[in-house]
Amino acid sequence: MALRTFTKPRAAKKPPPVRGRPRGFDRDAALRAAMGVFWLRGYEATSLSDLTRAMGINAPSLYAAFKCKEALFEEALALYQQTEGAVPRRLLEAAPTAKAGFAAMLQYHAGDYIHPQKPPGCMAVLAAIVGTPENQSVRALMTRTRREAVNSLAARIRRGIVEGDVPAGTDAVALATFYATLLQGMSIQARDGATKKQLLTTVEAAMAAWDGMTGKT
Amino acid sequence: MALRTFTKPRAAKKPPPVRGRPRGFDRDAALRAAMGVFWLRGYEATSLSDLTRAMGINAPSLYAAFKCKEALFEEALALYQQTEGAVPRRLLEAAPTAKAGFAAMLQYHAGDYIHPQKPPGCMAVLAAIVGTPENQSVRALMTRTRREAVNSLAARIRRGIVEGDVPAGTDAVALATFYATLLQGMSIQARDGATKKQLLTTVEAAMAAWDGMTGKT
DNA sequence: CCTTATCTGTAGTGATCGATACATAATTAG
DNA sequence: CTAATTATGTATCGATCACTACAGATAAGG
Repeated sequence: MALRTFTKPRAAKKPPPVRGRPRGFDRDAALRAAMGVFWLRGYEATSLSDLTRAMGINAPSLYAAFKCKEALFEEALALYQQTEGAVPRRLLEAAPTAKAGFAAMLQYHAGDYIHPQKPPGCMAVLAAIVGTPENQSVRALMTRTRREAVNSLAARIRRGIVEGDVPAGTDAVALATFYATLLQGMSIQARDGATKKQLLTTVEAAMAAWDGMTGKT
Repeated sequence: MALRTFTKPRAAKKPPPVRGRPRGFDRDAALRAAMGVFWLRGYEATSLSDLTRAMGINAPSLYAAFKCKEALFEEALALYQQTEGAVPRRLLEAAPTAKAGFAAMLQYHAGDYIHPQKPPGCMAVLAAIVGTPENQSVRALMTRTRREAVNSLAARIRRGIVEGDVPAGTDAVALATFYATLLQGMSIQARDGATKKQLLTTVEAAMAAWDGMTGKT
């Protein structure tokens, strides 16, 4: 995954309020640190102690700057989409054909999901799949995010139909769902210790299904 | 998933120890209840209160019968494999060809993952993907379980090679990993509210890759 | 200066976590 | 019967959970 629909270039950094004691830490850096912990451990397993330790601040500063744990997670997920999703999004869009775009995007994820400097797999897939009823809203946010990712993939296929590199009559949503499903499985494979070679082989198998699924009703 | 390698027919029910006060509840029924909660909420998000409530017993009875939360989960996962895995295992093995076996098994999961009377998706995939360092052993157990599932799938492909319905030179592990990855993604799709029709379409797409991947090095 | 406003560190809040101490109940062995 | 053994219900255990009350610190406005 890690493919989102963000178009707004994130409104220019507004000047901090003039009154009162200035914040003593870098909010963006703290958010990046929080993102890393949520990505690694997931939402529920990440405690406030984990967050404050990683962000280098105390609990009251966290709550003053980010409202609560769930709001912090929402911001962290948005940051994840903007940063980690940028490259695969560009690969998908910039390729001359939809098929080439999917292949490039999938191959990138195969390497990125096991990047030695990052938690394995996709945060938007792994951070909150199951959990307590109290945190159902977080899982709903994740589901919405994944649905938007499928929509982005489907839009690229429809573009391919318009541009003529994908046969008319192709079920764009079905094909997009297939590849999204595979990417979600690859995130679990990454957590299970899969190698880049193994993930690339799985991508190759998935791309072998492209021609068989295009042109169908 | 839900495909395991269990061969031992589970040693015959040994008579309970003769000494002491007899257990006041059905251990198997309690284990089934625990399995349901773990399946729905995952390991970490299931509290002892959730378990004792679902099992109809108090905490000391749970600990006397199952040792601790993690040991209970291990038993629940084993029960899951034996019960929920039985049908897809039979479908995979009984089919005349490996390809037909995979298709039947995948189609069964497409329906079973969204069975209205069960938690969506596969317990062995969803119950413990991320979490705290303290529970790393539980995630390791899940990883081992998923690896065994891949091995079962690969064994069926190798049998197909021996029996002549799969081209020699097929990379059985690579092909098995591809379909296991897809099944893992389907579990997440099931949690996201996918319909049986959508899952079957994804299965159809995956089966379109079979001929393209068989016979390759 | 004084007032107002915001941030920060200390030190908690009540709730819940997994797991148990302990007394009592219920059974068999002798 | 008594002794031994195991199970059960009550009532916790210390640790941690997400979160906050409060006072002092640090800024701008006047």
